[in-house]
Amino acid sequence: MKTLSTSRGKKLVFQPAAFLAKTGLGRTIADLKKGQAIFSQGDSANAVFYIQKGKIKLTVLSKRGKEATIALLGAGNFLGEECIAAIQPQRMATATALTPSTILRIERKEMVRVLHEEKLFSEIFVTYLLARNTRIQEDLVDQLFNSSEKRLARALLLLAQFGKDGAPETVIPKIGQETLAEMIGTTRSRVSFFMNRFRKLGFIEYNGKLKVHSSLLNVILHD
Amino acid sequence: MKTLSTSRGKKLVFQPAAFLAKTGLGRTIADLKKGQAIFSQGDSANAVFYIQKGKIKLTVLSKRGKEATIALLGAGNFLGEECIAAIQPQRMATATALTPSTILRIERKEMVRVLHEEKLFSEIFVTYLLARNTRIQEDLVDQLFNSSEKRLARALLLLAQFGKDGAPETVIPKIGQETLAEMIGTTRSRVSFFMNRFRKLGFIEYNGKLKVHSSLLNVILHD
DNA sequence: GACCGGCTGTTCAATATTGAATAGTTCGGC
DNA sequence: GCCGAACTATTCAATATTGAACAGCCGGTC
Repeated sequence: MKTLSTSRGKKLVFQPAAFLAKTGLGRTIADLKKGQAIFSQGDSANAVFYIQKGKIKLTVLSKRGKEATIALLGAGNFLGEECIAAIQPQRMATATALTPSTILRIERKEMVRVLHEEKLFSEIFVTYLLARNTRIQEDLVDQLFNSSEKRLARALLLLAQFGKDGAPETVIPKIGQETLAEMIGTTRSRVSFFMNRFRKLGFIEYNGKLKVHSSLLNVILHD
Repeated sequence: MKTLSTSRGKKLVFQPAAFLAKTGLGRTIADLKKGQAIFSQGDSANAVFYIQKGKIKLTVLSKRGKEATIALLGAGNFLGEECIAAIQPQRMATATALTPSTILRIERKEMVRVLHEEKLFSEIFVTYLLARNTRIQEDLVDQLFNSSEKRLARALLLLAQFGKDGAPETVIPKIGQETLAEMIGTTRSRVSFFMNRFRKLGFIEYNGKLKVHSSLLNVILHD
């Protein structure tokens, strides 16, 4: 049961090992409605979460009321893991369910205990952290290098893969321009502008639902 | 010897545990001159490094020849740790010594072994990864929210702390405008412009060497 | 069907940012 | 002291981005 596959070196998925699948001392399972909050920025933090089903959005609020979306996390990801090491743990972001979701709540002490006692779990967790690290770093590099047009293209392409493995042209569940803007660090009007541009160029389809073609890659690759 | 202090919840420093301080099977110590490369983006990766002394710069090269600096790492940090988990490990960034440095090279296999067999080390490493994660995430949020003026101010303030603990007004060793520009994702001319602005406002001193006053905080906090 | 709320398309002036060019400065070696 | 290399200051037109406003569109509900 130590299945630990890394598709394209990025997205990490594994069958939750036995110790994570079961509820018990210090672990409970919760079902979330769409839009429901798991924790909010500033809350004191004493539990880690593991996403079993659904998609979770992580957002940060700036001093001036702006919102930024730092990550969309799907099944197989952890959530709020920073509290494991911190002395006086505070949530640095707000976690909200984007779709109906099932999460496993693991109390901090329990998490520490399992990390100590279960070698396999510890190994998996380190692997997870490394993958997460790389992903955030890629996002940072993207911000440092690319214009908002390219960042939007990249975000859409990543969303299209989100949860899938094979299909190169995927329908994206439902994501507002506002959220997209928060993800790539720009304004909604800019997102609207580029979305229409992409549509006119035939890179995406975009009536009720959103469909991303692989030709959108051109935006990123060109020049 | 499990000292593991977290100053201000951000910077992580610990006395390298015994297993890291010694060279031996799969571990060697190297001394680096200023400017010397440790590895380059694209190299195949089969070792992790641990910085014992000095400062290391991590940079990424974009397709269009731009360079971005993702991190400055000091003593107590790891380097190139992504290769531990990856299937076909490639260095994603270039690591260069910014000052004369001493690093410990740990072969990947050895790193995996130690992580398996030494609970304490594994614990320390997880803590390290979590701290690193938070820091990168903060950098990302900074990019998403702030103008280049604020990003520069933040970068300078962080540099001023870099390695220190108490002193609120510190002299910064030596850092070119080019590097600063690469760190915050803007152009050198912009950095020059803001540096002079900060100087005129009395937030920094800036003749031969660079001195950051705590009043620079105003730039970040205001509005 | 009328109303509403939430999303989207579009416009526009005010700013911010780029990128390249030019000139000045500092520093170390010779 | 002279030279060159590397860094810094400054300018400027061309672009990109913001922020706010306004109108249209859709889906649901009463």
